[in-house]
Amino acid sequence: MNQVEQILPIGVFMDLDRSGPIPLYFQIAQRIEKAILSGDLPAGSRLENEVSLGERLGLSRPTVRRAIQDLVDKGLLVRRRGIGTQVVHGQVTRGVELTSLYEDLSRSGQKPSTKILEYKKIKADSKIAEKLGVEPGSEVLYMRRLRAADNVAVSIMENWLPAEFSDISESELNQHGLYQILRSRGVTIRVAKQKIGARKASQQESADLAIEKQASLLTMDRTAYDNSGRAVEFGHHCYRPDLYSFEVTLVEK
Amino acid sequence: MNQVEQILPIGVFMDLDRSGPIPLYFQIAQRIEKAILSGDLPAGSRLENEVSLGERLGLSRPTVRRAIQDLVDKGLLVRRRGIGTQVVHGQVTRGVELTSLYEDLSRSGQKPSTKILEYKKIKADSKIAEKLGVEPGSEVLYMRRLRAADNVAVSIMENWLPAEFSDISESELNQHGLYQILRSRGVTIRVAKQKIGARKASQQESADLAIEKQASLLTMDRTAYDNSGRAVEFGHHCYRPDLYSFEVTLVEK
DNA sequence: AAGTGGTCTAGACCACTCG
DNA sequence: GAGTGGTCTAGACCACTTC
Repeated sequence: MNQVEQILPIGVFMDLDRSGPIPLYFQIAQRIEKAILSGDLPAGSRLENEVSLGERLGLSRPTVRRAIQDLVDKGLLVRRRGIGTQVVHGQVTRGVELTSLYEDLSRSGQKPSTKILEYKKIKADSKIAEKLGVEPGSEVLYMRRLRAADNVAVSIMENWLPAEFSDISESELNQHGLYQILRSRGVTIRVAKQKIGARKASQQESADLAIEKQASLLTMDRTAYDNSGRAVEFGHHCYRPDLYSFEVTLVEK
Repeated sequence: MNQVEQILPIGVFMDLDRSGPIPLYFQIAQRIEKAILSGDLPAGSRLENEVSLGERLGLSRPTVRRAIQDLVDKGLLVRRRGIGTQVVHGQVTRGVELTSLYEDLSRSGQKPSTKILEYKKIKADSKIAEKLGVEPGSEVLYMRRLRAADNVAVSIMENWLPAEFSDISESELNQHGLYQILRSRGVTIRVAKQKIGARKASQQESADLAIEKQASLLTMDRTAYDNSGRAVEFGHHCYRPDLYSFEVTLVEK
């Protein structure tokens, strides 16, 4: 089998919308990604070079290049100078994105539900104040929630939010994920820093999650920032490791 | 305090090397990153706009823009159309990069050592064959190693490599990290897909790591691909969660 | 209206890999 | 030498935010 056979995608690029709000490079990237996922561009196959692809589509090279680069950054393509661009081997997996557990579960076809265990306004201790970038002792919203998928408890989530969000109500939290609520208020999470670890469950946690005592837990600490760079949320979450794990794709830059 | 005071970096950009092999956008990004880390550009401060920065430096806008974009992708800066570019709040943490545990430990000032527990050539079962993209039943190199930092066991690492690497010797593995060895052979890891989870330690693992029975372990499965998109390595690693954790920075694109 | 980042063009030269 | 991606230029127009 020719492992580097040259594949020339055809009129996969029909009907590009040059006037709409969707950037051209994004449309190109979408089509190529689709071709990879559908198997039209099999693993290891070579992609047409940037220049000729641009000419065929009537686009400038930087535009085509950006589309390809985005797919490289996603881990779908690999480029080598002097050689060309190839589809990476191995099945394509969606990596961790900036979504909450609630959305992860919804997307995978499970029915998420939330039970609020605690909900109160507290004074930030020094650790929380530092994470949120507020003054120690200032008021923050604290919540502790139990997240279930199809009525099986998956995660215990503790979250702290700056005072400006203290009007988020318990009833809202019962119906929607935290990130959904924030987004509906016009807050866009742009950057999140996560630390993933493991430890044994405490007695309380074992009871909440209905698992055996001393069970292993997958833990995540996360600080999320909005598009002005301000901390919006700090969370400490514990997951049942048999029901949840993190997938990450790393790309050398 | 003016949270969005406009900061104009000065001659931080002296002595740009326009003829050397280091790209200009990279040099610019380096200087700005340094200014952030050193506190010259404090959290929340605004960066000079792209156009005027380019003019002052005698660089085109796309070049300056790329430098800034790289820092946005790293989670150091945040941009808003019509507003400007700001330094993200919160202390800057280095995220997970494409390095091995060996390098992680070295960099943090610890002295890594490796003990080879098993080392043999085996026939790939269907799972390993799929991960490595080879035929089931074909020969692969298998190793099981214990990694210690300052003589304390941190991790048990199982790795499988395609036959072309079966000449990697035990003595090499005793002296260097796996990624170091691969790099010295001209293999560049370009993409890696990781799955991070947790579980209880087996009796054997408890003994190897010298931890209590039933302790929690942080686990990672990883498939790494080189710059031609071929799978180079599959690994299943277990870490002592009190000694190691993963840090990830996510950026909305 | 002024200022910002987001997109796009149409070229140029270079470094690297291969036959 | 031919083909590839990597870098860089010098503009252009647009969308969005703030005043």
